[in-house]
Amino acid sequence: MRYSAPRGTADVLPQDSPRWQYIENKFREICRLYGYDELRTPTFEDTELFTRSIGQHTDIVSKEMYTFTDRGERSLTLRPEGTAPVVRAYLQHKLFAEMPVSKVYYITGIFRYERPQAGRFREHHQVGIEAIGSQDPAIDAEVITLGMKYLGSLGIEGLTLKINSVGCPVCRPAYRDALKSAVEPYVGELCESCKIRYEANPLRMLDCKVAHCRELTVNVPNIVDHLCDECAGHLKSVLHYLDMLNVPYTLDSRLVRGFDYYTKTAFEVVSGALGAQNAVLGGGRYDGLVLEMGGQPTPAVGFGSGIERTLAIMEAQGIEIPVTTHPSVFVVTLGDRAKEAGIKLLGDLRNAGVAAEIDYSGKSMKAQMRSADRERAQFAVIIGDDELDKGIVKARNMQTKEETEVDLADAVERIKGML
RNA sequence: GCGGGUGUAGCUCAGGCGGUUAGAGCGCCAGGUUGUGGCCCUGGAGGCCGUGGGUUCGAGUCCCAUCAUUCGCCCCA
Repeated sequence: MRYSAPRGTADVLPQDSPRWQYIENKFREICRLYGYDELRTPTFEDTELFTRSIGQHTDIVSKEMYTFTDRGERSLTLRPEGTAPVVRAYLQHKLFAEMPVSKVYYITGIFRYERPQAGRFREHHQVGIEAIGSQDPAIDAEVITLGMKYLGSLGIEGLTLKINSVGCPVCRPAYRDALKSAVEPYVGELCESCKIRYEANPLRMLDCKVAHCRELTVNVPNIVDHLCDECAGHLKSVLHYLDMLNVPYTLDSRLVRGFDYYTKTAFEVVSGALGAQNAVLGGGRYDGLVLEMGGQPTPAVGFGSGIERTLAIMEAQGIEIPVTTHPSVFVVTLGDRAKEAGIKLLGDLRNAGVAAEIDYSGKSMKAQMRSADRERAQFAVIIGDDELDKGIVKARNMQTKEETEVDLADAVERIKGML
């Protein structure tokens, strides 16, 4: 064991990849249903794309990006989040000219230089969607609903959808000031992190997990009461649509998200089945981002959801996935002549669309049968000298133990008929 | 970037105060009729005891470092 995968990364082994495929397939299915098409962007982008969009003073930009210089002296960065590349592609290819609203999804790796712990890695994978071009609160509801339906389709239970509005450039500054004034008398009692937040990003004090900080801020002004008319109306409509679509939620006025570009709707889906990192899906509206990145003012909303965390919940809840990787037929041969015939039959079966396997390690018949059993083949097709002389093969049903002799000449059709 | 736990077989883990050839279960391989799987029985392979230093007559066991992993903080999915 000389080499191992880099810290915070993991292999998805053959025994686990069906789970990943299951999740990805469910997600694609839901996206198709809701009219979202896949958009694939490069694994790395110009560094500036992320520093401008995510915000210079966020944790991601200040200490978590995988940034490198290529041989042409360009500064590039491995994608640390999914939204900025989508917006870049949207602008670069002028997708706004094709349809009033661009609805896209992605399934991709995300890279952040973090200290690994439960549910947190240096490379993780997200499924996500972005709807760019509409300010209609109904599309916020659509995005959220799609996310909940997706997680629900996996059989996950016990999820809580938390939703809030973080305001907009019109009302947020005033709220920020009101918040700071209210907290001012107690600044000295706040935890060290919150003292920094008080100056740098006051809203983040609201979701501090330190009990004393929560007590100090319990009677602080509520952001929902300080929204401008537009933001308040937007939030109200989003909640209305969610009610209408039967999507349960919890209004959480302390929910704040880390990226600078969020406006109005912010939401997060948390699960009690996870550890400290309990958010499995998170997103919101980012009406200022397209403009910030050089486009026309364009409203947008989206979410990202971690595949590893989703898998962790499914495992914690004992959710099984349908297994489809079993071969239909395991070809068992005895002797050199039979091996010839077996390889030929194996090829014919596969050409006819029948999943078929054979042993390549020269095992005894008993061991070949064991392999057939272990791989859960429906039939073991046995070929030996006796059968060859009679021009037949034996098809053994592994469950009923019933053995049927079939002519070698039309074996493929006969076996197909038995499956 | 900061704090705590843990590194022994493919996997899950035992290995009282340092003491000879490091164990178990599961898994794997092979036998139990020279042509038949699951259950059972028997046998076998497989370990630089994470790595590097140190203490000691002697280290899987004690000390230091390092790497990995794990649980937290920060932040996020």
